[in-house]
Amino acid sequence: MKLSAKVEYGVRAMAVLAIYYQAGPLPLREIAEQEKISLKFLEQIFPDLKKAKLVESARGSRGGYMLSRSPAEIKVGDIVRAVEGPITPVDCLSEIETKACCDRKDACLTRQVWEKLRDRINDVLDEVALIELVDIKPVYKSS
Amino acid sequence: MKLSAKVEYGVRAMAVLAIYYQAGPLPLREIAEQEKISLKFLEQIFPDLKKAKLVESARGSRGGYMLSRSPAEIKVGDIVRAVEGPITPVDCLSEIETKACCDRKDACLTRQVWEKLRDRINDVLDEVALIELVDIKPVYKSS
DNA sequence: TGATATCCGAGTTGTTTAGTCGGGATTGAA
DNA sequence: TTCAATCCCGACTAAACAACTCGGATATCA
Repeated sequence: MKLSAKVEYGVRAMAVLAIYYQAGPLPLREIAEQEKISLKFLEQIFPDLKKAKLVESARGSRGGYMLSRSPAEIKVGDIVRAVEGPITPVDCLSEIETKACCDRKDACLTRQVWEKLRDRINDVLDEVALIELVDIKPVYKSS
Repeated sequence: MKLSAKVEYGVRAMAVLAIYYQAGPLPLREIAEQEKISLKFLEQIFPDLKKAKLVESARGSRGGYMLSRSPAEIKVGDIVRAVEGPITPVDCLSEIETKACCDRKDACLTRQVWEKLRDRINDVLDEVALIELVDIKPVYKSS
């Protein structure tokens, strides 16, 4: 029942981006230094965040990443699912819903617990927005 | 965010034991056949359940395992924690509470989310008792 | 043109998982 | 007393996964 380092770093990186919200693109090198995370590892995480439309990127010099929505609108759950894929406590739940995963004729007795667990995990992760992780006021562009 | 196969099998095995509650010791071979789980793998799981005092064992011929409490008193959370250890979504939470896990001076901003997550996972797993997984009535000893 | 970025895919190293295997100790029954 | 069933114990292993690392291609701005 563990989250990966990718998720942990992803959330921390997004928290940094939240602080610099609306201050233009922030390069990963900056985040890597601040959070003591390998730059190359961050480079591996951010394509997932971009695919999920949580961040936008600017290439080339003076490029970087920025949040595509306000930190109040991005939930921790969004980040977790973007980086790790959908929450599935047991493999059984990742299959097509209608299909019986267990080949026993009766419905899997334990399945209901794992479904409930999955839903509750998603709930609690969706309760917390990025802005709540950064108690200090965001830094806006000076101009 | 996955549970191990050990946990999944552990819960299923305990559900079988719940059905045969108070019907004397049930050998693992029986559970293995019913649930299509490797006997040797089950033998690896049950010492954990015993250590957590969820089951009692009877050795030798006609031996086996039985629940040490009623299926209403055993929660899924008990089984999960017995087999997998305490729930820790990130390693940070497994350290001694008082010690600052991150070496940054300010408290880890994301920690609060993971604590909340951990607590909620424990909550939901402790809401479901073993008896709720076996909708059919338990089989009591005939005598 | 050159420095700085994102982007892309492959390689590496260590850990964990999901078992298997072989045998020892204990007990109930024939 | 012997036998078979059972729990018990520790080591082993193959495959998957995690957490990076590495080398470079591509885009952009000054």
